[in-house]
Amino acid sequence: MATELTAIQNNILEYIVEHWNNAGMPPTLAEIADHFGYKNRATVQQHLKALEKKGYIKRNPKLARGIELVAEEDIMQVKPLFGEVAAGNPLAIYQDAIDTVELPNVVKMPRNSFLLRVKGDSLKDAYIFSGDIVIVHPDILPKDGQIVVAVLDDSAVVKRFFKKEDVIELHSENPEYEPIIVKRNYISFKVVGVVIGIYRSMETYRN
Amino acid sequence: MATELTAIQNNILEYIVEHWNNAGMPPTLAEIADHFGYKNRATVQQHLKALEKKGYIKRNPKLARGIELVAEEDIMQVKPLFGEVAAGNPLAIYQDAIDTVELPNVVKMPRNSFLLRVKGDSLKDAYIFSGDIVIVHPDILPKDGQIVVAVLDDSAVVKRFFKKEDVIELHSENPEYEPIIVKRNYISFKVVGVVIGIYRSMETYRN
DNA sequence: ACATTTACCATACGGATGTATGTGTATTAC
DNA sequence: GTAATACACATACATCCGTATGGTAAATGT
Repeated sequence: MATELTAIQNNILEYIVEHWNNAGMPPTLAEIADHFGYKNRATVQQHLKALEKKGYIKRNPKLARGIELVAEEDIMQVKPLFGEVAAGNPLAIYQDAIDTVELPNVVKMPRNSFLLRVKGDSLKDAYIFSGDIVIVHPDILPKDGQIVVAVLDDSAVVKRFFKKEDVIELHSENPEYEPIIVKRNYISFKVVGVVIGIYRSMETYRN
Repeated sequence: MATELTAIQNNILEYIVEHWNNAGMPPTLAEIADHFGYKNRATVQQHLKALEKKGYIKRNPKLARGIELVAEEDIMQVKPLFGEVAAGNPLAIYQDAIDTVELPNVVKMPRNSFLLRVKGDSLKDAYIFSGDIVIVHPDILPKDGQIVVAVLDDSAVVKRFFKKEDVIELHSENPEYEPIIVKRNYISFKVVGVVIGIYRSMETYRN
């Protein structure tokens, strides 16, 4: 049943997954044809028939956007990972993705949110461990006590956020680390986003 | 901008979210009309117009299934919670949902997967804590060492799975608890599913 | 009284969408 | 050689889908 796919069929399957992750819904035949430069939907239809025959997708006849994903693609979605952060020794957040993470499709990301991998144990008392993926939502004003990702002098930290009268304090959960205190409106400081959740995959053993 | 919704508008909005979570795509006007018994799509269209005017949805004109969710519904999805499990003292899994969980939309659930809330500290050495939500995927054959949810004599446990020659062993991570050993093909035993991930919300403080 | 809002229906139009059928070409298998 | 497969295009059709317009009824506000 697990017949091999041709290069084109593979590309189309990937596009379906990509479209589904980005737009939140499967593409139409016309959208697929557009993306690959086909002048005709019937061409796409043949490839979809092949994909269905080989068991990679299911189709709801007559229904708009009636493509359903089967197997792995239905379980995991690949999301870009934009960097690593630690609460003790700041690490970098990159403009481009440095890696990808397979998220179970139970996790739909809010628009504009992104992923960072935690390194180190400075947040272990907040039950966040090395290797965990944190989901960061920008465009949210942090409230006191929330865990935020902030950039300070070009390096990134994950800390608990507290706003005082004249300063902003970033606390580690781990008592080994001293709080970071920043003057308000300090130029090289910016809160990147609020950590709205963590995710940990169970696929492999943990060390 | 945050105008209040009428009861009907609220129902329709809820249905859109529900359909989007279940089918992986927004509903069409016809599907909404069907669900509420409307004989006409134009009725639905008026309600959608109202929802758009009040800022709860956005619409992609002329596009099939072009409804986009805004605000909270775009960030959080409500998923049913089917019970609670502990590794030490087994708890019940119910047929019906006992509660709901707001998951960030980063988490798309695999079809058929469901959520359970962990109670107790028997998995604390696996870095799973009381209150965490585990994502359980049925229809997967568990491999040695994976964390599974199993039903034994009508009560549910979360343990590490090991298949031996004649028996199946379920280990706790916490040394305080003895492993459970079950004969193969024991009638009242069944592996419900494999834990493919955990999720923890950062919305509130943790105690 | 009058206007406004909410709620539902009927009809109709144009374009989108999935599907079926046929034509043609290149590549591979035997 | 010939059959089978993969690949792309053209045409055509029924239905789906979003949209526009108009009508009816009830509730509410002024």
